[in-house]
Amino acid sequence: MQSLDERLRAHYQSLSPQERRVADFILDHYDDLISYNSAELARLSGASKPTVSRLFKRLGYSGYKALRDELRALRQSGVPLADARTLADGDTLPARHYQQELANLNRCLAGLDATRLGEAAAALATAGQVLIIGQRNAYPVALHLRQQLIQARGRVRLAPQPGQTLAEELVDLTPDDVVVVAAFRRRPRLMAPLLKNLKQRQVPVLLLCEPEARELTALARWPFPVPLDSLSAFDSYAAAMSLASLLANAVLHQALAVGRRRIHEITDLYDDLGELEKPSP
Amino acid sequence: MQSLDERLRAHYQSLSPQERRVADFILDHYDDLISYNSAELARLSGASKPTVSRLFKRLGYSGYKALRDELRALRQSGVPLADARTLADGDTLPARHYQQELANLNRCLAGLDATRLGEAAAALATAGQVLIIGQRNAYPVALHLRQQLIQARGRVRLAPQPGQTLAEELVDLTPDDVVVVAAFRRRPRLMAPLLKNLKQRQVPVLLLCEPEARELTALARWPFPVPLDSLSAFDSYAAAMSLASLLANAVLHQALAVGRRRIHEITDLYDDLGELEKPSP
DNA sequence: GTGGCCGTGAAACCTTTGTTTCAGGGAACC
DNA sequence: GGTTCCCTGAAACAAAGGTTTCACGGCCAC
Repeated sequence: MQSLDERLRAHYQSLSPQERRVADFILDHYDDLISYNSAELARLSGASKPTVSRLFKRLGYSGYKALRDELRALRQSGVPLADARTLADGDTLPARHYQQELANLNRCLAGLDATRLGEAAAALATAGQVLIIGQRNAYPVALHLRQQLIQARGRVRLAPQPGQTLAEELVDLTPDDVVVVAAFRRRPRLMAPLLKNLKQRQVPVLLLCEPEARELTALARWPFPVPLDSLSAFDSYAAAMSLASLLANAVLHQALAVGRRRIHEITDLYDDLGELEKPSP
Repeated sequence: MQSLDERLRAHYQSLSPQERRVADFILDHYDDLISYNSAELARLSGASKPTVSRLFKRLGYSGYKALRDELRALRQSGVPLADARTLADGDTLPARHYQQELANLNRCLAGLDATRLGEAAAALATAGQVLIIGQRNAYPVALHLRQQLIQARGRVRLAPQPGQTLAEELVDLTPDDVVVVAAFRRRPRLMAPLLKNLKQRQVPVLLLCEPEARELTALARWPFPVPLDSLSAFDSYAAAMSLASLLANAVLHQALAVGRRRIHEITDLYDDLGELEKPSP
């Protein structure tokens, strides 16, 4: 007696295109499957009711009801769906790594109150320009944040550009702008002077750095401590990326809330993202 | 607009005996409610279908369907998970974002068994050369992974380099090498052909992509599904970075375990990292 | 082109679910 | 006892859900 996902994987290769479509939908919504009936499944996956019916026959079920019964039995016999039990007990490398990441994320996001985040997001949304500074190991995070932010608002620059010195990039900053500084462990030494300079010129700074760097957090308008701890030599930037995503999404919604100006562009963005999500027809 | 349990409690006193029986059953099986339909509810609670129907009318629902919709919406927007206690009570943006990240991380790392990870890490450690491919939104992840891996072993290239086509970078690959492909949602279309080509030439591929991209996972030697789901338009690459860190650390330890050759370099690395950790005296 | 094969959904079909109607019956009050 | 009230489920009904049939169309082979 196999379970649904086993059967799906076993038969996946031999399924027809539409059946595969349904199978994909099921695998993508496995946890919620119990709440759908066959007709909804057809509607949501974009296939017809007959196709859904045939799929389950092909997988070896007598009918949709048999599947429901299986799912329910599975659910009641305590399958841990989306929580940590699957990993918590093990002492494998992935399990311990997972534990560490949970701790990092918690520390990063628990110390974060919504109003401070909102304030920073509002500033990012309304700033004249946004300059993101990230060097060495912070560079991928900075790059990523820029990729996201540039879609929520215009005029987001990344510094230093190759062939430019940082100083050149900073000259035209005003208190109406916002600078995002990503500076994690093993950062260049010029970070502290840089922050001091910006502070003196009253350019507001959003700072991402590890929580231990207290000499920097004092120098920024909105410091966001990001724990990087990992089990071994190499730090994990998961929490940093998580925060980047949170920020970008918050800015997007601020932009929606604040100005009507970019709404068209933003709805375009949504369409665009939706469209691109299924790249191959 | 109230939720079901609020309504139940508010009306409980004024319910008739049979209705109360149904209400009790609902409150006892609240989490599983979504999987029952109205007829089952009647059977299991020991009332008749009309009684169930009347109960929901009395609670202010237009019909059973309205209730289903409410339950489903509730389920999708933030199920309180097990270990979220520090944040779970709030319904702020950071709290919900945190919940989503937990789910992503769990899904990313729960499907990961230590042996498969070990195999991939061993291959990365012993490969003749490692080529990392990541474009667009995968580029920051690829860049980060390269920064980490290059410290655990030599000959880790990133492609495509500016001004180079991908084809040029691929010509000299052999089955002794390993290619890491990072290709997330909205990836370039050439990814599938690329993977096919590498497979045909028996170059082993470690693939990072979102779990929905089943057309790609079938083409890689070691597929690692990485969920990117976030609350809003922009994906979160936290799990991707987490996996990168895990991989890099695993490779480092493989390198330590496998060959004595690089041990000096690696202890140097450790010293180096330790030294740099406190940059200012 | 012709024939065969297969995937597909419209439509027809039974089945089950969900709601409404209605008659029985118990309790309370006159 | 009679009246009224309301709870209750059987039965009838309407409305979905689920399955089967069938014709269309694309595809490959010959």
